[in-house]
Amino acid sequence: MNIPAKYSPVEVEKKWYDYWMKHNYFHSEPNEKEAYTIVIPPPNVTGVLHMGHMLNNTIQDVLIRRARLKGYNACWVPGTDHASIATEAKVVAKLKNEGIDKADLTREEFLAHAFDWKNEYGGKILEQLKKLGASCDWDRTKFTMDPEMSESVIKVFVDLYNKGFIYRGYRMVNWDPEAKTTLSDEEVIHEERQGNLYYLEYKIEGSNDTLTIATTRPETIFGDTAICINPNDERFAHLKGKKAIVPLCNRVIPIIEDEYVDIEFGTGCLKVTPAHDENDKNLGDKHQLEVIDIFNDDASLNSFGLYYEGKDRFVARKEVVKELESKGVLVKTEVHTNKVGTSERTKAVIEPRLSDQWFLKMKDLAKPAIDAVLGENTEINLYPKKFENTYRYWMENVRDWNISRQLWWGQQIPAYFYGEGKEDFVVAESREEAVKLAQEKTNNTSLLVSDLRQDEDVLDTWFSSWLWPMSVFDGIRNPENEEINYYYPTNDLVTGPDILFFWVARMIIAGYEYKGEKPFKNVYLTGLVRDKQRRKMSKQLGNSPDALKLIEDYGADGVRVGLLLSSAAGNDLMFDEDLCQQGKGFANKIWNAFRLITGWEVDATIEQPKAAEIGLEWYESKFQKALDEIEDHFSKYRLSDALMAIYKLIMDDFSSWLLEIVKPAYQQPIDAKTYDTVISILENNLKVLHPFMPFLTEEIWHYISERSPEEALIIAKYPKANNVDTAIVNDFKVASEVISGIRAIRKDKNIAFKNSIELSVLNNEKLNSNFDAVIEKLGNASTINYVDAKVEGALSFRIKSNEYFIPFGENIDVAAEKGKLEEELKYIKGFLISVQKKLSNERFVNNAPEQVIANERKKEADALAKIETLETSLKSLG
RNA sequence: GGGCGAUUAGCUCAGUUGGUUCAGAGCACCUCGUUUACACCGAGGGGGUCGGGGGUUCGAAUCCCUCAUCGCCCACCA
Repeated sequence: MNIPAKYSPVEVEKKWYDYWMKHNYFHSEPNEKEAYTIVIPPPNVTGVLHMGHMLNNTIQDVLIRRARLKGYNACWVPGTDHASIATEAKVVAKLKNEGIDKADLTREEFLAHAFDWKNEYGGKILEQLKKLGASCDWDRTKFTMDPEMSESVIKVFVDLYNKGFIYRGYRMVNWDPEAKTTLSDEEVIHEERQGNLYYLEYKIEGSNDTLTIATTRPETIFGDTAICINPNDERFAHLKGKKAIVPLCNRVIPIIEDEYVDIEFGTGCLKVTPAHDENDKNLGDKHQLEVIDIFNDDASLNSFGLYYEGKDRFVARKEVVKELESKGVLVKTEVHTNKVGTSERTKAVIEPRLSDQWFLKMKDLAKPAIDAVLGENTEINLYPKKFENTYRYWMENVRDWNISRQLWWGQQIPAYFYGEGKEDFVVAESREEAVKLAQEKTNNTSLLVSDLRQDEDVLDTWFSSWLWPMSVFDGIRNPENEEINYYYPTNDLVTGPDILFFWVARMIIAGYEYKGEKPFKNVYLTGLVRDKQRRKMSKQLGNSPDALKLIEDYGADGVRVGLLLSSAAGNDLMFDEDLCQQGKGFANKIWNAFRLITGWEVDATIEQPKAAEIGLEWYESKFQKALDEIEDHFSKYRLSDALMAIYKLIMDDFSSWLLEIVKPAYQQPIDAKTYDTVISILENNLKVLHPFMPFLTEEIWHYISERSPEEALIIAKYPKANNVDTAIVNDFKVASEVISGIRAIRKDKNIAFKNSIELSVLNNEKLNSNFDAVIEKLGNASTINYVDAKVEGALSFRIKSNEYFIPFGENIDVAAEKGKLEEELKYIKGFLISVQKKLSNERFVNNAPEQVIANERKKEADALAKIETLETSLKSLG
């Protein structure tokens, strides 16, 4: 067999991904095995792979591959999200580039363009995931606007409406003037911005009095319909019952009284603009004020803005301020920072706006979802746990969800109007159904389908993705079908904490409402990927590496390892390409270890050397110990710790120790028993490593021997857990320290490895000699003598109370040797003092548990013994 | 404004109920080394009064208080 000297990921990775696809290993069908399911957080259909996706999907792939090896029927469902606002914005921009204005298109024409776009560019990201090694069941790929997925969404809307959870309301909502749609509260990001507080002087009708009010939004004076003062405020007592005149538009408005006004803030008096502020709206309702909306849907002023009509709100603000100033209305301006709501998608400043929208009542629906995560019998675990607090706060204060969006890309709301009245509509899954309902409702059998006008709006994207874990298995339309019953609830959900409310919480709500059960057992919340300077990765900064380029440079395995090595759950990941380099180096290391082994010539007639025999025995235990640790880390979703445990197992225990122990002398053959055992050990290593480095491991797996498709590593059996022989692990630890001691002396005294040494042991600890053969081999010791007394004129080192001697009389620098011993003696004496101090403290002896005291006494005894050996050694040096 | 979390070696982070895995890991760093698997290497080594201050305790990285800095979430004060 010809094995390349260097591991080259590019061809290897393509080869094995194709192989896995060809043999359908990723595909899952319900069977008698236990299911292990993950649904992907569907990326935007027009998205491209970025570092966040890489991290996220690597974690999912590790989990799913591990489950597959452990014998579960592993199913990872991929798909994409239609992402209505983001995608519609992209399509609108693209059309604009081609000289087409969305406003000139019919809904059908626009959707045709959008689907063209989706078919051309959509799902690119899924192809990129394949490069990463993602073992998704591609046959199950879903898109949130697939006909059956949309059908599920509509069905749920109708159902929730019929149950009374969905209502239509004229409310103050968040208006995104750029996307020209409303947003849910969760889609609004509050940002601190520096602005001004403008003090404006209003005249009082029929008097020379004036009134100064403070506002951050002077352009909204056109919408003022009252001035509000606090009834307890003496300063304004004389104004009660009077009217004020709005500057510029000269509208006469009442002065109302309400304790809502904070006497301390600003001037203690407030202008009321019910159309453009939630609080003002409440005041307006309370005092029956007129509502004047002064904006168009792009947040330019309408005719109420007089000669500012058509100007953008921010432009108008500047100009209004200028005019007010010139007219002496502006008394003063103060710098003022306040929180401004911005659109999560478009970054536009949100305009509070009154309009008819659809809402979902959340309070009752949320109840089971609160208990599931925080109740006594926790059904869903969040990792890390700290997010439970955040979850609790949001859920307990959840507000009604605005689910309608003024867009075309998405599921159109199945509400059908038959008249002009606000209540003249019915909600139904189809037009035909709607007609029937409308006829019943109106008692008018002559009503026709053509008389119905469907609501123009679509549903919030999250109103479709909250069904994802069910709808991908058709669990909404056919709630008792075989697939949903088999795969649901899913096992793990891997996503970012930024969509904890948008998505995770709502999936839990939907799960309990429609399946009566949790949608997943564990939620792994990853951190954000940042750069070395802790900055978020973003397109604008240009600090985000090209994901595909990284895979090309370091191999998918290298990148996966790099990403996982330093990413504890929930912690942000400070990404550095050096990490990928480490991953690539690790791959190379394994490759070379394999090359070493495979290069050995096997001779069935030789006997197994002692060193190899005990070495292999030790490794088996060490491997088991590592297996336990890895299991424990996985159970706590500490993937980077699990990977690190494997890294150290292979790097240190396997490569540095075991292979050096069993390695035959140069150009000598190896015995068959050792060889076979090493191969089986290597295979177990590969199995444990496979979830993290699928390509490299599969490659080596097939180099080791010819394997049929049924024997591929991806579907192999995970190593069984056995008992750990702690004694042998501890014995080896001492042996390795002895070897290190020898190496240290060799280095210090410039004794080349090829020159063998003689080792003498003063075995005060009564250690067994099981590992002597190993010490001889790795220390290149010709013999190991057990002696009863100190060896004169020798270099020495100590492990516990054992003393080891390397006689090299003529080469010894006595003075230096003495210095070293004295140093060691000084340290151990200091240590002894601290221990004895503790033991002479009565309160310690009386209060500490026996075990602790016994330990301290042992420490004391060990130290005394060691001091004695050191002192005699010093004497012997003269 | 309210809440949550963090602060341990140059960097990224472990450290379960206070006491033998208690001061750790990986990387980086330093020294030496081409002993034929691997320089994408090997062997050896240095490095932290656990953010500051106070308290509880025989004993504190770990529990309590306080201050400082950073991060995140939530919130309608013009």
